[in-house]
Amino acid sequence: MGAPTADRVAGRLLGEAPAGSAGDRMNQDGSRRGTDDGVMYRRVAADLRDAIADGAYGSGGKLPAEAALAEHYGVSRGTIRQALALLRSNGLVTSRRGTRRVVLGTAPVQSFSELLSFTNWARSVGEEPGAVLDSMVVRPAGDQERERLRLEPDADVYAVLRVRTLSGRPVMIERTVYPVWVGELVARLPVNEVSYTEQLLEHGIVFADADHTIDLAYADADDARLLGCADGTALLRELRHTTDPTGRPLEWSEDRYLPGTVAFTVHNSIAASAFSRLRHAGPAR
Amino acid sequence: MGAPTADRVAGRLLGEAPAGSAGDRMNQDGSRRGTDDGVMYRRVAADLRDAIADGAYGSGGKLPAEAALAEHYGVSRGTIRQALALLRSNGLVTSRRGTRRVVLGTAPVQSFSELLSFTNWARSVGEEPGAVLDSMVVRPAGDQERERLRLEPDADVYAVLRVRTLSGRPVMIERTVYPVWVGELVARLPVNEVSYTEQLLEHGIVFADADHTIDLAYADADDARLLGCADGTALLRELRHTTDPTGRPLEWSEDRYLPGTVAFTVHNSIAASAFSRLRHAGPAR
DNA sequence: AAGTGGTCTAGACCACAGA
DNA sequence: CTGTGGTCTAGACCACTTA
Repeated sequence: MGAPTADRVAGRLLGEAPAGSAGDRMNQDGSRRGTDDGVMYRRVAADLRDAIADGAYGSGGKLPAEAALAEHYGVSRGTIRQALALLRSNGLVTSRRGTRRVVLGTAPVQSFSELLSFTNWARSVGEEPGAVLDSMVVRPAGDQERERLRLEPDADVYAVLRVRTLSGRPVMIERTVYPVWVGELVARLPVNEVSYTEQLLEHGIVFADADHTIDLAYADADDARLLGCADGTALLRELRHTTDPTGRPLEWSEDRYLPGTVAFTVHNSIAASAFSRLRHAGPAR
Repeated sequence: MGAPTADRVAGRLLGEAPAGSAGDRMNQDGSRRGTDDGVMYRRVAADLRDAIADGAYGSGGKLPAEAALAEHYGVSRGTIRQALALLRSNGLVTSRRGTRRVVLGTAPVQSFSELLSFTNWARSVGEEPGAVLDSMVVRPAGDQERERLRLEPDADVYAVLRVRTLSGRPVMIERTVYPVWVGELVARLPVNEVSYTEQLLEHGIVFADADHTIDLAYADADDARLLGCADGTALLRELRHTTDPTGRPLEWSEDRYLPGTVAFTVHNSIAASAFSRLRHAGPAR
C-alpha cells in the first residue's frame, strides 16, 4: 500500500452545514484524541469522529462525499468506506444511496473495554471504582453453567460474589462464574483487586465478544444486605456472557444495579443491529 | 460481476465440527428461509446463518476459510467478508487473524423492524399484539422535544399515549412524541390501529436508525391505572429516538414495561459495539 | 444528467496462529 | 513454514436522489 504518513490525517475537509448552523467552521488544528493503532481506517474514523464532535459538520449536516474524503486522506474509497462503516455502527452518521451521509449526533466516547469492565466505565464517568470481595468458592458447575461455559460434565467452576462501589457507595452486586482455567488466575489476584478484567488482560486473556441481557430483578436477602437496600427492592439486572476471540467462554455473570445508578444505551440501524427484545423467561440463574 | 444464479447459493461447504459433536452433517437440502433481496452478500449470509442454525458446523466449530467460501459460492473474497461481517455483528461468529472463524451460537431471528415495532416483536414470539389509544394531543414542543426532534422554536408536536397488550393483557405504556409531519399521518390512522410503524411504512416513512436507553422507572398514577398495577411499581423503561435514512427525527418515545414481560438483549464485540453504560441522569422526560 | 452511496471484483501485502 | 483473517487498492457497474 501507499503507507501514508500519520500527518496525512490532519486538516479538515468541510462538508455542508445544516440550515441554521453556519459559521462554526473553526478547528483546523487537526488535534486527535483517538489512538493511533496504525490502521488507516481507524485513524480516518477517529479523525472524522473528532470533527463531528467539534461540530465541523453540524448536527444534521452532510459529510463530504466518499470520493472527496478518499482524496483528502490520500486513501482509497474502500478504506474510507471502512471508516464510515465504523461511524455508522456507532450511530454517528446515516447512509443512504443517492445522498450524502448525514450527521446524527456525537459519539458516546466509550471503548469496548469500558462496556465490559465496571472499573473502566466508572473511570470514564469520573467516579472512583471499588470492589469488595464477599465470597469466592470452587464448586461443581450447575447444568446451566456447564452449558453456557461449554464445560465437561464433571467440571468445576469458580463462583465469585463482589460488591462494586462508586466512590465508596455500593451500587452493584456482581455474581460471576468462571471456568477453572480462568478462575485459577482470578483466585491468585490480590484480595480486593478492583479490576479483574484488567488483570486477566495482562495474563493474555482477551475479552472479544459479549452477549448481554437486561431486565429487572428483585433484591434477595444477600443483595439487600450488601447494597444496603430493602429486601425486594427492584434492581436493574444485566446478565453477561463473554468469550475470547476463539469463541471460548470466559465468564458468565449476573450484575444487579441499584436503581438510578446506571442506564444502558444501544444504537441500532436498519443495516446492522445487535439488539433485540426477548420474551421474559423468568430468573435465568 | 459474474452475476451468479440464485441456485449457486445451495449445497453446503463443511467446516470443522467441534470435539464431541461429530456426526450431524446432514441437511444438504439447501433450503433457505432467508429473503432473496438480490444482494449476493446477504444471500450468502442467510445461507450461512441457516447452516449454523442447522448445526452444520456445531457450536464452537470452525467455519470454512474465506477463500473456500468464496470458491464455494462463486463470489470474491470481498463479498464473503461482507457476509461474515454481518454474522459477526449479529454475534454469530468470532474472527481472529490467524485462525478460522468460530461459531458462537445461533442467531436471534429478529429483523430490524421487530426491534422497533412492538407489533412485530409480539408476533415473533407468538403473542397477539394489541393497542388501546388513551390520548392524542397536539401541543407546543417542550425544550427537550424541540432539541431531540430538531424542531423550529415554535413547532408543535403530536403526543400519543397508548397501552400495549399481549393477548389482551396490558404489558406496556407507550408515550410517543411525533413531529407534526409524522403526527398528521398518525392522526389519520384508524383509532386502535395496532401498528403505527407498519402504517407509516406504507406511507413511505422509513425507520432507519434508533437509539435506545434502558433503565428503571416507577409507575405514576397513569401507569398504575392503565397497567393495572400499584402506584410506584418498578417498571423497565426504554427511551427510544428514531430517525429516517436522511437523519430526520421521526419519533421520540418512552415505553414502560411491566416487570417480567420483556428483556432486552445486546451483542457486542471488540470490533464494533453500539452498546454502552451511562451514568444515570434521572428521569429524562 | 450528474452525483452519491451500494455492491462486487481481483489482486496484493501483512500480522498472527499453529504445526 | 503454511494457512488464516485483516487491511488496502483501483477499478467497475448499478440504484437511487436531486436538480
